[in-house]
Amino acid sequence: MTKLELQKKKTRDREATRQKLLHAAVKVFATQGYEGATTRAIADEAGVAEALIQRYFNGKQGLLNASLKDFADFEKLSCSNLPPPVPTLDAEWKSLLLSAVENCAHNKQNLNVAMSQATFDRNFGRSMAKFLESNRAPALAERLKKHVADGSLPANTDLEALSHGLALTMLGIGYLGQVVMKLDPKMIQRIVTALSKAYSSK
Amino acid sequence: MTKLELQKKKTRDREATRQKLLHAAVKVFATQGYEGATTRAIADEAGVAEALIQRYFNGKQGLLNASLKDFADFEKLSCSNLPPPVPTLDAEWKSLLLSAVENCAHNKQNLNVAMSQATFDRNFGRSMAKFLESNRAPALAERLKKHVADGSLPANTDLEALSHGLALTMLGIGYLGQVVMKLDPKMIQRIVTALSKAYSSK
Amino acid sequence: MTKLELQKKKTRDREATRQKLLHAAVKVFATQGYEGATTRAIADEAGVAEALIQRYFNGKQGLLNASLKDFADFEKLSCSNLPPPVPTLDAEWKSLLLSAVENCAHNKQNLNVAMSQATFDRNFGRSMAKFLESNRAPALAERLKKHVADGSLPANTDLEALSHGLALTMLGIGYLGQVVMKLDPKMIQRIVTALSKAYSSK
Amino acid sequence: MTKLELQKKKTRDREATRQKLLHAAVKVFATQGYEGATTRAIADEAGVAEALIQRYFNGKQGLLNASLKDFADFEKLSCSNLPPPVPTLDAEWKSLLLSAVENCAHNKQNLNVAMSQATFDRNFGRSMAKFLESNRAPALAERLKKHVADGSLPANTDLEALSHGLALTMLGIGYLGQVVMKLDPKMIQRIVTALSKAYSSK
DNA sequence: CATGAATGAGAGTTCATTCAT
DNA sequence: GATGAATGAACTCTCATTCAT
Repeated sequence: MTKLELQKKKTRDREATRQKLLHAAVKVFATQGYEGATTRAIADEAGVAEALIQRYFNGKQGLLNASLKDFADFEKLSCSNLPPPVPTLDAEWKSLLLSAVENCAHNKQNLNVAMSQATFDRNFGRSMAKFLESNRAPALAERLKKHVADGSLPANTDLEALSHGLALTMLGIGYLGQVVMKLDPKMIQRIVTALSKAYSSK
Repeated sequence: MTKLELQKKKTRDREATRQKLLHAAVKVFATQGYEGATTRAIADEAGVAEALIQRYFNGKQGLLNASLKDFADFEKLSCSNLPPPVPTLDAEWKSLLLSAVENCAHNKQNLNVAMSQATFDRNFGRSMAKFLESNRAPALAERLKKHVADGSLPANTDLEALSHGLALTMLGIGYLGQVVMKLDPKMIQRIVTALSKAYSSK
Repeated sequence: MTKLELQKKKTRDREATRQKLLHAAVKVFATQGYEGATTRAIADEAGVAEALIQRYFNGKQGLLNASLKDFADFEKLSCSNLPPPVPTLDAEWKSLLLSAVENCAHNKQNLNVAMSQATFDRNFGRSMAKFLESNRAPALAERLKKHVADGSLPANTDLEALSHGLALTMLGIGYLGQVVMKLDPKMIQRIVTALSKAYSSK
Repeated sequence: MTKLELQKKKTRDREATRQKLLHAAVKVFATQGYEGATTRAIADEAGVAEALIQRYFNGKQGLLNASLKDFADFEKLSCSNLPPPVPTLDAEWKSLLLSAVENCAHNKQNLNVAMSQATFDRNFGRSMAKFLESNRAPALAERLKKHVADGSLPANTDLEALSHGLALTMLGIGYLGQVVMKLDPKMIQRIVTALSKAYSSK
């Protein structure tokens, strides 16, 4: 057994315990909501003592903040990890929608926590908007630029608005359709295809 | 005042109190969430005694159910109240998106309550999906049909999927963009315009 | 049964419940100290639900404040209820010490609460001093004045200081000796007599 | 360094740590009270790990016992360290009161801990009384004896009671007046002088 | 031996609900 | 029928103590 493995087996490992709590928190917040979640349930899920929530996160609210931070980090990452560019507009549109579907599925717990927070906390809603405006939309606009250049989109296209619209469509399908309403995955695929095709219709 | 009139007045008062509570509940549930809302806050908002929640709605949960019923009724109504048809596809698209923006703005409290419920209650999420599939999407498909007929949309268009996609886009912009993220109304307009245009680009 | 008696028997009587809690609190604070007392113990002692402490006193701290207010009221009263004046200095001294012993015995729970609070809360200690300076000592000085006039006390007696000293002696015997150390009542009497005599010795 | 020296050093360190904890405990108990003090606060004040309280004192209660022992030792010492005798009764009285003021000021933390303990622990209150009766009062009586002999005090003076009264007066001024109420030091001096003079008035 | 991670019991408080008036 | 006093369960958080390292 290597030293690293031994390290991993320690029963008193600050960071490991912190992570156990954080993951449990995201899971419980995602399914019960912040107010509906109890610290007891989170601690049980993590398999550690409830008191450690105070020790490591300064209470339930701190645990929520840490969860939201997690989400923000993931979102930032997903902006720089867009799928590779493709030549035609409808293929691009499809590829981006599909990656959103993928991302939302993968990150659905964090999404639930964040969206719920955005719903009930004015400030968080606004900071989510800011992120959309400063990060997500610009990254998408960058992708769509060349389709204006090659004439697939009109020269006077409002790229900023279009990329916002695309981002919201991504969330509409990936989050509302897939995560919240739990639409059949096949239907999700058909929706993505249908929308993409509609964009290339003459 | 006759005995009958007295009876009627009483009934009216009962109903008035019930409505006061229901409206207060929607407001408080919408801003605090179900778990975050207290029966005390709701009663205060309604200006009546807390105990009446038990009497009239059989408790907090009953009040939520009544609130959700309210939302469902509104949604059903909005399906039969779509804006008048317009000849071109992009105008149709724009008109539908705009009506969604309008609807969501008018109904944002109920939307918050319902979306939050859908997030944390598997069954409610599914019933929302069912409504989308059985009511909303068919109503939209009906609208798009003629644009297939006139060639604006390809003959092999998956109308069912496209109308689902449109419905989710409407929610993405009207609810997530407008209500949750509180995007600037001007930006919302630009988004609607940009998306609509993109769908008619050659 | 008179209406008043019926009133007293009400099982839901705001003021009566408040008083039950307040008395229980003084008793428990007096025997366990503020920190040592639990709201559960106080509620049990009062025979009512713990939650009423929040309702009526805004929490444990509020209950303490109410208890201290009780004490302050009693103290104010006791200043205006000094024993009747007597002609000789040693009789006066004895009478005042005896009344202090009596008062402290009667009010020992409140005294415990207040003294403990004074010990650990700088501000309360100071406000107790202020009370001594502004109320208690002046009241005693008033009593001693005539003994300066009749020559029992020297003309240049520092009456302000002497009355402070008397007040502290009263507390030393009545509170520390009697309440805290629980000296034998007979010994308390002997102490009072001995001290009084010493003041008239030639 | 020899093994023996190492051993000695270790012992010194052990003892030093114990003392650090003990002093920290007295300080924290004195300002927060026993129940209000947390082992964490004490350990922080001492600059050592919380767990050492268990090791060295067998828990928080043991730390309190050790603190009280400290106080008892000091008290015993102070009985044999009375100020030098003086010829006149009023000078004696003043000298003893002044020494009490001095002692209380020096020992105020221990006094706070002990008095608080006496207030809430019947047994400790009684053992304080026992100490008063067996040590403090006899020591004072010894001092006052000669003033009976020289006629400053009546022949039939109840010396035992008078010395008890003096001891309580000393605490009344030195502890209650000075430590608890934090009376102005100048006022304390005036009180001592006024009381002493009152004892020599004809 | 000292550390600090971990624990469990219990603290004060909140809240939906019940019930006497 | 409406009120608000009363309740008990459950919540978050604190703290003395235990124990692996």
